[in-house]
Amino acid sequence: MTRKVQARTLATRDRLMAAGREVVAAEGMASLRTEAVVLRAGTAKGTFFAHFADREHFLAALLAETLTAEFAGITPPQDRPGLLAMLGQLFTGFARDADTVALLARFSGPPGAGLGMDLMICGMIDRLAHGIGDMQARGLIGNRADPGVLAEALMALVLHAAASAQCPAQGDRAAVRVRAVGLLHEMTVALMWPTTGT
Amino acid sequence: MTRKVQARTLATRDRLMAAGREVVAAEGMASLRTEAVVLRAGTAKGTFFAHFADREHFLAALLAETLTAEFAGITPPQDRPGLLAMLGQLFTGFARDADTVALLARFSGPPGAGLGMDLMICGMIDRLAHGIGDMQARGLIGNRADPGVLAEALMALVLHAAASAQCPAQGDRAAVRVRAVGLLHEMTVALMWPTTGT
DNA sequence: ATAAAAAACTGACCAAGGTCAATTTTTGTG
DNA sequence: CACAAAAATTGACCTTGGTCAGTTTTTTAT
Repeated sequence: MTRKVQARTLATRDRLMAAGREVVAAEGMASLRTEAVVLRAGTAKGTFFAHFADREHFLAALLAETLTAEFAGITPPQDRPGLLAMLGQLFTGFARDADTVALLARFSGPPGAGLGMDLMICGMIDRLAHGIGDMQARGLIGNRADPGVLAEALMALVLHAAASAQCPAQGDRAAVRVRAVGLLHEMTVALMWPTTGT
Repeated sequence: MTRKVQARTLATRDRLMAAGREVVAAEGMASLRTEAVVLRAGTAKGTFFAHFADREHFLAALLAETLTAEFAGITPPQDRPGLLAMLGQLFTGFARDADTVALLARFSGPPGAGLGMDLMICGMIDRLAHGIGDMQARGLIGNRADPGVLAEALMALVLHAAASAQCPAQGDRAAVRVRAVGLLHEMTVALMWPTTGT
């Protein structure tokens, strides 16, 4: 028999998330200790792990929340510059820091694994697919491939670019970032544009 | 002053790697304990961490070794079927299990981070780029984009497909895998083929 | 050969993620 | 309301990745 979700459960979860946001804001994701979260939230450590499978899932939930809010205003692109702008916005959000990239790598792929993370990704793919479908109908881009397939491919390329931009090599961080963005641009053009042009 | 690398160092490292291979063969990567490796190798735990930054780097080194051997016979593809075959071979190696996918996600991106992993990936991208360059010269595929860029894009798509294939959702594993391969195929066609055809 | 410096190795120790039997709170039922 | 079952919570405890001051081995200089 299925029982209804207790209000207490949601309240506890919210307290943990709020505490997590505070801790992350204060000291970043990498150094977040579950102990610190639990102390702020006023719960026992066991409660934390009753709500989240492990520390990484908790961080993923926090990150999904942040990115969902950051991308809330994005609408399906209607032309080539709009498409590139949207990809750039996604890249900026994804490539924020090494922690973000690592969490995306772990939880972006498999739908259903990350709490909210998968929804955020799927939502972005949907908006991309919509825009691509519209642009195909108007002959602005090639229409030999399915919009959904192209959207998923673009998302994969954006995530790849974000990961590349976080290369820990001793090279200039900014230069690496510029290269990653340039590559993403070229890949997008090769994949989407039927003919040369902007 | 730079001193020469001691033979002892290499020997110890080899013992650790050999012990790691045995442990992985016996119980898999996910459940590998550094204690078990150290016991088999006959070293102290501190020695382990003097040779490898952490447990994950050690696993990445083991995986890189395995994949490098598995892909040793791959040569630059010379036609469309050859290209698809190579991508399929890479996919098979990458999508072996969830542990493999997780390690690839963590260490494939940033060159210089994973011991051997980055070399393996770069080597595959080089071979892809060579094949793509040849095929472009012979007019078998579109030549508007740089072979290196296309090769890196294809690698990103293969890694994405492998990650998708390891979806932990309760759906049929085989079905998920088939879908991932199909998507990869469509993406490759959209990215590489200038005109319709096989 | 001998001494000094650098590199490699050791294992006791620590930190923090994660577990679970026991306890408290809530919900559904007669 | 009373009672039983399920859900939520607790915190002592365990596991294991990772550290580091001290020791041993190797290299280099004189």
